Amino acid sequence: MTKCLQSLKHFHFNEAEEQELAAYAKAIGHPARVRLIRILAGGVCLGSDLVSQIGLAQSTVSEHLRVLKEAGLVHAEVQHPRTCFSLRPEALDRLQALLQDIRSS
Amino acid sequence: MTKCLQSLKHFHFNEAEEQELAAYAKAIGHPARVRLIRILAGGVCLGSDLVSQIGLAQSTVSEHLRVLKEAGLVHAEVQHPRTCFSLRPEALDRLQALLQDIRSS
DNA sequence: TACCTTTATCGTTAATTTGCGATTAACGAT
DNA sequence: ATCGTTAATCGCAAATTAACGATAAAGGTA
Repeated sequence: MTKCLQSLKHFHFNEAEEQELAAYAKAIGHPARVRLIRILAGGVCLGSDLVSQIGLAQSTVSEHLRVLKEAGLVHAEVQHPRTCFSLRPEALDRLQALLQDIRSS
Repeated sequence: MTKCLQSLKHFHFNEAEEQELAAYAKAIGHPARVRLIRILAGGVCLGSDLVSQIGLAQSTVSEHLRVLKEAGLVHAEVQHPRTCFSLRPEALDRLQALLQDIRSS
């Protein structure tokens, strides 16, 4: 058991990246949103299909999708009256990289 | 734009794993907890050192540590009157594996 | 123009989270 | 037995999140 004396200054993992990682994690931190990501990992999907697979109210699913969009994890392309949702793999790449970095910072 | 018709049944990523991933992500989903993980990635640490590095009240830091412990991400070993906190790398391994799996489920 | 379908937004309620100061608990040392 | 130190817990207030039903918006179609 050694005391923790090291300053964090010389680590390259900075505060902005901490917040970035926290924001991604927060968005994923709900079972319904994990489920949505999982479904979208299988391919693009219309909102109505997501609603029927999730088993929550349409407004609730829409809100979860909004959170995922805001975090940059999901993309939405409207084609009235429908919207086509898809995963943004770059965001998951980035999340995985941040998660890897934090372990060796 | 294809419709989303596939059933989720034949994916090996099940509901328990969804909740497991969500729980890990939720625990990490706060900047202060990311910071704690980051500090602990540099080595074990006493609670008082964590408090002084975080810049939040002792009770607040203690609560964040409780969340991380409950999620299995952090381990605490009491040696009165101090407690020595450490990261549980297996938990991060598991999280990274779940994150990888969800993309190909 | 008047529908129809689909998604987003609003309004509300309940539950959870965050943060703090104050207190308690635990124990080693005096 | 008392004191000192450290971490956990309590009690509370404020903020945020989650969920829903109802409504609005946005276009296509009849």
